[in-house]
Amino acid sequence: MAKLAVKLQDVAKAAGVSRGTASNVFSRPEIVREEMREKVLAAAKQLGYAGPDPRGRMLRAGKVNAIGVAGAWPLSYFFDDPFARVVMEGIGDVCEEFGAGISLISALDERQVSWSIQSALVDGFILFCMDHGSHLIQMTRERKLPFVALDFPTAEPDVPGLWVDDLAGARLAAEHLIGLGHREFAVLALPATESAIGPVRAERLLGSIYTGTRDRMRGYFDVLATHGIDTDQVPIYETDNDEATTRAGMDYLFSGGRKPKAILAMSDRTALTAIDWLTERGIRVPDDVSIIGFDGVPEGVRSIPPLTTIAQPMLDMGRRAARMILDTKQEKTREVVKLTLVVRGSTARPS
Amino acid sequence: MAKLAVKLQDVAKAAGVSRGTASNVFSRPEIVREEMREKVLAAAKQLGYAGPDPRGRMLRAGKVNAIGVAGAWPLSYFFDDPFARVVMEGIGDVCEEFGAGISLISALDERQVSWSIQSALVDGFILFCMDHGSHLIQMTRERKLPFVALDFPTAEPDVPGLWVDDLAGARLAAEHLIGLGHREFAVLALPATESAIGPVRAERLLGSIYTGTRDRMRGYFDVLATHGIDTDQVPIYETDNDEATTRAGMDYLFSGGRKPKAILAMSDRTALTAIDWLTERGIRVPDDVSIIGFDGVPEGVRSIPPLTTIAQPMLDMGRRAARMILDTKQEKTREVVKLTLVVRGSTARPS
DNA sequence: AGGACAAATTGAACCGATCCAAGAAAAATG
DNA sequence: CATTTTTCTTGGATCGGTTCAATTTGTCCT
Repeated sequence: MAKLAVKLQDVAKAAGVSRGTASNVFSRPEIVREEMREKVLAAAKQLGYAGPDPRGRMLRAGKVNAIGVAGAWPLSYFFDDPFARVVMEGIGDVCEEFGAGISLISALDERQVSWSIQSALVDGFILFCMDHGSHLIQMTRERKLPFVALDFPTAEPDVPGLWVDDLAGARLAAEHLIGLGHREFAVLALPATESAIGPVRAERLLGSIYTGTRDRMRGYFDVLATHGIDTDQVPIYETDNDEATTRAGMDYLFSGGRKPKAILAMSDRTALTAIDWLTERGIRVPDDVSIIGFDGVPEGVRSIPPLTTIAQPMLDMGRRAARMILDTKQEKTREVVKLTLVVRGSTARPS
Repeated sequence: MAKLAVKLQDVAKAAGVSRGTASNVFSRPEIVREEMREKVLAAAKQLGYAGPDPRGRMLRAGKVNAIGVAGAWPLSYFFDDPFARVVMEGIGDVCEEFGAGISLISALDERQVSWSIQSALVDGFILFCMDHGSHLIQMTRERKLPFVALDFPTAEPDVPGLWVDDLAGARLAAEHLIGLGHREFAVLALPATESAIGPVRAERLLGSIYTGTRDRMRGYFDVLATHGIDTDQVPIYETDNDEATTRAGMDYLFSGGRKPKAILAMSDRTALTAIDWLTERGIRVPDDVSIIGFDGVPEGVRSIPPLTTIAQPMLDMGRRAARMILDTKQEKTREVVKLTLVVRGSTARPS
């Protein structure tokens, strides 16, 4: 069961040839005479040689043929989070095309991050930042391998990356509802700081450390204000983007005397939970209340009703990021990707 | 932008120390005198040394600290398929615990497989076989690294692996429906060969090359026959485990004069599609028709109605497989894992 | 047979580090 | 001050291959 330590050297000796020839037998068989080749192959078989060890080959070649994907979350998130999953699919497509592998890296705590990043056997990194990532970026830069940041709209201008235009996206969402004739809004927000605190005022979100939260908030209220809505009267509930806090948020938003007829949710996850909450209480979506999400998660297609949302081109983002790393000809740049309004069944004119 | 070729050697020279000392500065800083250490660190910084290259370290150490997960499907499947995803979460948990990375390997076509398997930089493999995998196993064995096969109930006794008891699981499903009083069955089957062909007789499935298909079929009919049901009269439709063929199957099953009141679906995926199909036609589940799935996919919890199913302990399987590879103390064995009946809302007494 | 040219083989250098026995320097002891 | 310890440092060996210039072998032609 223990791994046999048969190496190329041994095979060569057994076959009575030089190491160089033995190497050629495996990596460029066409240049060695058939007779020799067979002798070496026979020796290899007899010794139980498993073929050239990729470690040695790789050290020489300098290429690993794999790309590392790091995110500041547990590994399981890659398979669990709808956003991450679709991006990963895109990355997978391109890796396949280039014959490269994917290494998943968890960058949860700082200590571990720096170690994982420093010791990952990859040719480049895709960083899933989601805002918290400046430390991640710092570490990665020190590794001196190509990398691309995803969704990290950092101020540093020399970080190659891809991110979405949250501001424009949020505007799209608000304009859609306004266009339908809505006037009574509520916002289900993402956290402004480490963890959410419940009912809040817009100012808190506008000053958020997370650009996503900040820009989406701004986009919403810009549009509402432009259309003469008193944004001070629009209730906002800050969620942790999970089911529990979203439900608490819905309890809050619908507890007052004036109930909203249009909900701007900063994520599909909260939007979908909100739909569940409403449906359970017999409030019809979109007849009684319209909801628009944000992200364009696949679940939104199959929900009842299907979710109207602002879609991020996740698959495409994954593909582009992977290309930036694998396609060496391609330049690594900072690109802003456009969000699109996807109208499905969760929004309608107010009754 | 090009990677600087600064190596330990250069740093050592610049700092005026030996390579050995320079190495120690990075990997065992405590054994080198502070003065030296600073000198080396300064030189490293000045030269822009990115720290010890993991490739060199790894070659020496002989360990890569990563585990390869290979499946006979596109990489995107890892993030798309509900079953694979949950197993991956389990694998991820354990990898995190051991500080190991995950490398995803696509083993789609033969040529590519052998290359990927042979050149993957990993300490061991988890093979997602799903029946097609004997070639995959062969290749992996040649690599002489530890590996575990998942769901590959191969006859070869010396392949360490984990697989489910499909036969017992299928019995559980059939017994559940019989227990509720059902007598009018239909089966939504998985493919018996490369691709499904529509309405079939049990014999075809019982002779399937896929043990999953075969054993599930056998489990169902064993129980039905035991309870005096004429299995020849039970319609069976072979699907490709996707939406299109499942819908075609439903069309078929409900086109005849005698409509089934209980559906045995060999996968949750088909079961969920079947529920959609029925609901769209105003046929109530479970009031008019009961459905039981197979797999225990997460989506089943949130479907309407929630899906009664035979659950595979996917998370646990992933965890155990990963442990077999990473925990060197642990023996690699062949283990059969138990399936459990999870009763949710898609089954009820016949009306 | 001799010479020219092509094809196959060799052996050393290299990829980038870690490890370890042995030697050197510093500190402690008599 | 000489001697013994203790603490660092050194250089060579090693991990497992690939590559390439130089050399050997083989083929072909006259």
